Formats: sequence, structure tokens, C-alpha cells
Amino acid sequence: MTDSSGSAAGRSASTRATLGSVAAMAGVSKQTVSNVINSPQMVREDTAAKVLAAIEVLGYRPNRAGAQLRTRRSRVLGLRVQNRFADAVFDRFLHALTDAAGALDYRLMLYTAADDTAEIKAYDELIDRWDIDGFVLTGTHPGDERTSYLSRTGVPCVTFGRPWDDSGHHPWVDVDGAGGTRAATEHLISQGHRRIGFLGWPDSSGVGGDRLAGWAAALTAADLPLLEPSRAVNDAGQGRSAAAELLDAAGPTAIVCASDVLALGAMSEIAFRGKKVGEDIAVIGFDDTDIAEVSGLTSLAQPLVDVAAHSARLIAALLESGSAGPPEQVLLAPELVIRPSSSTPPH
Amino acid sequence: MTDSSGSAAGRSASTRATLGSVAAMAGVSKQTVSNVINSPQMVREDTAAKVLAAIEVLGYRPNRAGAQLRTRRSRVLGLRVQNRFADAVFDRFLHALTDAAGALDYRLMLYTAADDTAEIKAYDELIDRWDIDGFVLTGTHPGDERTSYLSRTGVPCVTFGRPWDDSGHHPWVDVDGAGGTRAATEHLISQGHRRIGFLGWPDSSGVGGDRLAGWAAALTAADLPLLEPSRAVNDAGQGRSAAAELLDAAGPTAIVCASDVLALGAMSEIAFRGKKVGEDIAVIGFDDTDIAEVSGLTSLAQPLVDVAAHSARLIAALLESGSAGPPEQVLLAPELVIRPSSSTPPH
DNA sequence: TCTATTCCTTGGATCGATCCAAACCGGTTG
DNA sequence: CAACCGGTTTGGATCGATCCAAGGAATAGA
Repeated sequence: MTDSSGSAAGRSASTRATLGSVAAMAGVSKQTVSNVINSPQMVREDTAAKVLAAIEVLGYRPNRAGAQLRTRRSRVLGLRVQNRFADAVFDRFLHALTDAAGALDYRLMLYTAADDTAEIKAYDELIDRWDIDGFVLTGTHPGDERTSYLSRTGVPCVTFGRPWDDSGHHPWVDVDGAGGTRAATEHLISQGHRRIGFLGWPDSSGVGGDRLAGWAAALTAADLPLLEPSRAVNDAGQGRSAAAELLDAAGPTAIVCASDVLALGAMSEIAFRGKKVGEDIAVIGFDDTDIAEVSGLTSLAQPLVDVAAHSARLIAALLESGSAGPPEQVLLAPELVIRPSSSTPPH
Repeated sequence: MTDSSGSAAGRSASTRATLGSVAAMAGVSKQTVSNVINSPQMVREDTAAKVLAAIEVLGYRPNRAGAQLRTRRSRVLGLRVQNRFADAVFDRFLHALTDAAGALDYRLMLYTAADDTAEIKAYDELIDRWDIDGFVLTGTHPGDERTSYLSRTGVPCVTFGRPWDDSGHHPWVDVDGAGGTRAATEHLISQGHRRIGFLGWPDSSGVGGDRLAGWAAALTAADLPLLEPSRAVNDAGQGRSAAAELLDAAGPTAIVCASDVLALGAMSEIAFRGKKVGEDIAVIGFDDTDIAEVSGLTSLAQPLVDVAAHSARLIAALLESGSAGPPEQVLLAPELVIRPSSSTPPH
């Protein structure tokens, strides 16, 4: 041990520092070294100093595998990635969550599953074989069986997305879609718009219904007409056709959309008709993706960094102190980012 | 499976099946059970049958933590996620890699790092503390110190992206950018274009230089003029200004771009000038992102599923059989997806 | 001085798997 | 009949950490 370099850089794999080697060097027992690291308050200061010096010299880093074997805790969280096409919101959430979990000394392990049934099947294996401590679930929807399965088996989880049927017995974090579309609609009303349409998804339960509800609430509160919403799956082409119907049927001067992708469809239809987005017909999207930024589209930005931070905090709390009291539930407001597509009053 | 009590669903945490409990039930030693799983050829058939029956009944799943402690192998790969803005190509790669690695019984663990230096600092910790077996690196560039650091410390890695300075002593997978832009340029030439410009990135080494080179090669081969390339960072706004310069300075009838984002900038500038993309001036992008799909932009699709499959295969080979012979290097061709932005001949 | 109490420290068992060397076994072979 | 053999099987040590119960030293009270 004359060689001071304990780091991976300067040594061969055989000379990794262990709890035992640190203990030997500091002249104490392994348990004391462990206490210095895990329960510093129960070791005398001078002893701790000796141990810390040894840790420093040897470049000791506690190894997870050993601890994990004893404690049955891996400090690893599972996150499913959809194998369908990339979803900008999910991907930004994933990045933020990696950061937020890392700050609490948790790591993310990825897995794929074709659908919820496959995901539920994967849980047992991930838990038994890989010792995953808990899960962060996304894309909750009415009839979601994943959370009930997990709570039945006693596996901690947090969801990004509220439970849409029962109140749920797990902590969750979500973005207030209704609040967002309501703010968007009120912004349009304050600009002078009176005929404001909604372009949403076919499924009016869950997220889609929430966003629709905010639009409807704002109009009702302002005593304005509720034009029949138009619906399309989340695709620019479909969105464009649906926008065409909406324009023909109801003649709105502004359209609130359930997503940026639908908004993009609406904008192309408007441009195709020789009208100008913003000047002739206002459009507002949801998610504040690249699409919004490059096309000057007003949109609702989800506070994904905060969502991730809360998610990490909630599951860490669940794992470390168990569930004391009712699960915490966090609802965050999206931010309306105003761009040219909605900043001109109607003529 | 008449009784599901072996699965996580039907049991309390205390009754997990272990190698020992399987051995006891089958009336053999732990080692024999281990052999049935890891070296089936060295156990007699009737013994194996007994053991397999016990495994089935108990729902036994070998636990990684124990194996990992002994073998120093975790079957976990590290992948860095950028905490800068989301990158559609990276995200699709991540999804595909999770799948591909999973098929080989490897899992992905994520980590973040602000820059390469921070990433190098993170390696030691990830290896010592979390027992990560190897890394999949993305975004290689000239002067990249990560791979040399890893090879110096003997940690296996594969890169998505070729090494841009030396030939590298590690396996890699990359997409042939030059081949792609060359094909794109040849497609434009076959449409009748003669003045074809290039809108690229400021940095002409690495990926950007590769894509530029393909364009130049096609023009040289066809004996057409090499218009001065225009350059901008990867942003639609910057791309638009650079496109304006290019249009003013060289009067091209077609523009090959280093990315879809730049192409989007070019398209807005063209539209702003009252010209039509495709009919008046052709544009081709790179990456085949959502942008391309929704705006009818011809683009080069990177075969990310194949890239991921090769990456997983190469690092698995490195981990399982060590490096026998020179590292394998895979170069895949992107696919030209033709859309309206380039399908009309120039007038 | 002696015991009680608190605070700190220690040795040994343990988690679940794999590695290793030795034992076993039915069947040749010298 | 003993030595030998390859193919199987076994017990015990081991990886690196934590849990547990007991040991020891210092302080306080009797």
C-alpha cells in the first residue's frame, strides 16, 4: 500500500480498497469504518479522523454489491422507456430525473415493455433478479393496473401523472393540464378573441380530458360559446384534417390544442388556406417542444425539472422512511410561453 | 405453476427462493444447482431435471447481487445522458439500446455529466461503487479523451461515433455521414440541379466535416461548382441567417444541410422570400426527425436500431470473451427518405 | 472503592451467489 | 485387485458490506 493512488486510474483491478483494508490501515474494526460512513454520530471524533484519513489515502469507495446483498437495497430505480416513437416530453423528463435521482444518490435503470401487461410481468424479474428498489411510472391512464399491482406486492413507486380512477395510494406528481389550457384560453380572451375552438385527442378521459376541461372552464366563466371540439390522434397530419373540420364548422378566431404536434397540424392548415397564424387565427399548443420554439407557437411548458425533482424526492422518502401518513401528491402549474402565434388581437 | 407463491406477487419478501432452497428441495448441493444454470453440460440429465423442477416450483430467479459480489460482473452498462437540451437522435438511440442490451441480458444505467472532464471523473465512481461493466459512449469528437482514459484503465467501452483522431483501440459503430450527404447530393443532381449549396456547422472536423465531405465529393465527381458552404450552430434561427447568406452569395437551386434543424431554418428563409421549398429551391436535411416528417423535408434517416444492436453486440462480446483480435468497427449507411422538399426538378 | 450508566468499539455471523479443491463413482486397465 | 480415469457432485471458503450482541473504557453516583 505504499502506492497512494487508490483510484481506478492508478491501480490494477486486484488492489481495490475495501472496508477491511481501510480498517486495517486505521487500526480499527470494519464496523467502526462502516459507522464513520453510515452513522457518524456514534463514533468519537478522533477515531473518525483516523478513519477518514485512511479512506482518503486508499481512495476507498464503498461497494454497492456488498451492501446490497446485506441490506436488500440497491439504490436503483426502474424506469420504463417506451419502444414506440420518441416523445419529447418523456425524454426531457428522463434527463431531468437522472439528475434529480443522482443528487439523492439513486441511479436509474431502464427497461422496455411493449404494453402495461408486459411491464407488470417484468416487475417480478426486475425486483428479484436486479434488486430494483422502486419504480417511477409515467403515462398513467384510467384503468391503469400497474400501480395497483405494485402496491399489492408492496413495491414502492411514484407516478408522473395522477391516478385517473381512484385516488390512489401512492405518491404522484403531475402537471395541471386543465390549469394550463385555462390560462391559455384566458390569455386569448384577454386578447379579444371570442370564438375559441379546441383541438384535442379522441380519448376524453385522462390527460386529454383534463386539458379540454380547462378550455371549457375558461369559456364558461367568460360566458363565451363552447364550440364543438375537434379530435385527432397525436399526429400532425391527422391534426391538420381535424383543424380543417373545426375551421369549417365553427369559424373560430383562435384554437387551443392539446399538444404542439396537433398545433403544428393546425398551423399548416391555416397556412394552406392562405391565412396567417397569429394575425388571422391564433394557435396555442401544449408541451413547449422544439416545434413551438421554431415556429413561434405559444405553448404551455411543463416544469419537467420540478416534476423530476419531486418524483425523486417522493420515492426516496418512501424508500428511506417508509410511508408515514398519506402519500404526498404534487400538482404543478405549466407556464404559458407567449410567442407570435397568439400575440395579435383578432380583426 | 399451480402455485404462484414463488413469484413476487404471491409471497412476502422473506420467502424468496435462493440457490440453497432450490438445492434443498432437489436434494443436491448448491453447486449443482449453480451448474444447472451456468454450465448445464456438466450435470447429468436426470439430476438437471430434478433441479429444474425445483426451480420451477419455487419460482427461483438467480439474484444478481450475490453473483456480482463474487464475479465482479454486474451486467450493467453505463450511458451518459446530456443535461443540455434533448436531442432526438440520442433519445431514439437510447430507446433502441435499452431494447438491444436487454435482449442480451444487459441493463442500462444512466448518469449525467456536464462535460467530458466531469464524465471522466464519474467513471471511477461508477466502476468502483456501482460495478458497471462497461460504457456506451456517444458524441465522439476530435480530441476526445474519454476513450483513451477508459482504455488506459482497462474498462471496456463501445462508441456510437468513430474516433476522429487516431484509429482507436476500441470497437465502434457509426453512421456514414459522408455517404449520406453524397447520396443526397447525387439525388439532387439526378433531379437536374447544378448549383447545390451546403449549410453546415461551424466545426468542420468530426461529424460536420464528414457530412460536408460527402456533398463536396458528389459535386467534384459530377464536375459541378463547389459553392462556398455556409455555417451556423445547430439552431433554426442561426440556420435561417446562414441560409440567407448562402442564397444571396451563391444563388443555389438546392441546399444540403447538416441537420434537420438547420434545414428548418433554411426552409423558413425560403418561405420568407416568397419562394416555395421544393418547387423553387430544394432542401435536404439530416436525421429524419419529426421536423422532417411534418414539413415534407427530404432527410437522411440514421439506422439507430441497427446502431444500437451492433453497439450492444460489440460490448457484450468484449465483456464475455475479452478482446480477441482487433476491435470490430461498423459503419452503417443512412437511408435517404425522399419527400416533397426535393422531388421537383428546378426550373 | 465499587457498581451503574453511557458511549464507543469489536468479533463473528450473514446476505446469495461463485470458485476451488477434494471426494465420489461406475467402468476400465495393468 | 489396486491403480486409474473422466464425468459428476460436494463442502467450504470467499466476495464486501451490514446486523447483532457482547466487550471495554470512561464518567457519574453511592
